[in-house]
Amino acid sequence: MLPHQFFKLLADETRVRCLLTIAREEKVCVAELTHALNEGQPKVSRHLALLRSSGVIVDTRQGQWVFYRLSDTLPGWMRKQIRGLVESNCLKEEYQQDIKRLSEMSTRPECCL
Amino acid sequence: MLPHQFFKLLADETRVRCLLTIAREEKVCVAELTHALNEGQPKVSRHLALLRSSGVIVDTRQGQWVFYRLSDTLPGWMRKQIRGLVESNCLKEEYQQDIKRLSEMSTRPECCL
DNA sequence: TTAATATATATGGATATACGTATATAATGA
DNA sequence: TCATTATATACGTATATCCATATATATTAA
Repeated sequence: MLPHQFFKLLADETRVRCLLTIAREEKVCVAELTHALNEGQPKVSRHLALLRSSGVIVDTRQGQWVFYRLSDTLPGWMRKQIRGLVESNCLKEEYQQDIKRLSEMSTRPECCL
Repeated sequence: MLPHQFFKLLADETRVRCLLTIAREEKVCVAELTHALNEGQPKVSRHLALLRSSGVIVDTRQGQWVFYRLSDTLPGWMRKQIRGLVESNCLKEEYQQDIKRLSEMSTRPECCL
């Protein structure tokens, strides 16, 4: 994948937040993501589908739940860009809400306990 | 600037190539860029205008020429992403043509000698 | 089999983006 | 002043993107 194609994937706020959450949590299900981002399920699924069809994330079904994680065949430079973002201090504030909502998820589905 | 806004700037191949060239050369004029990228002048100018109006690059006029360089007030995480790209080995091949064309620029304008 | 839950996709419409061509502006030099 | 060179912008069009709503699929459990 060429750089601009990778960056096009990151050019949408929902996808950045999905990717940051997935990278941080290693493995999350769609229900967790919709809760963490506080966005509708079809919207989150649509963006996950884009990331998946581009090979950046992979899905595994476990019962009724579908989990996403980063592909383990990502080229080094992509992995580096993602890691850079996750570790970036100046972004900690921007999307801290997502982390918080996820950790405070009250009715967390069975799958995630 | 939020991450997805920055990445939207990088979501176009012409802009990525402009930015990579600018980052590598420190300072380039539009004529050099159009030659290096082998693209039309209005196209290059249009994309430079976008990068400029977003504050990622700055322009300085010297006579008839306008030079572009990275803004020196870029937040650390942006600078890091750009540096990561420039240093990425796996990209060396992709845009090596741009470097080559620039170095072989035969009728290099006065400004660039 | 039916109901419920989790997730995915399809559809239509609004908005954004990129392009090529034409033209405008700015600086230089005759 | 006029011509030339360097760069920027405007315009119309084609395409892409995003969203919300509705619906489809898959799994589980009763």
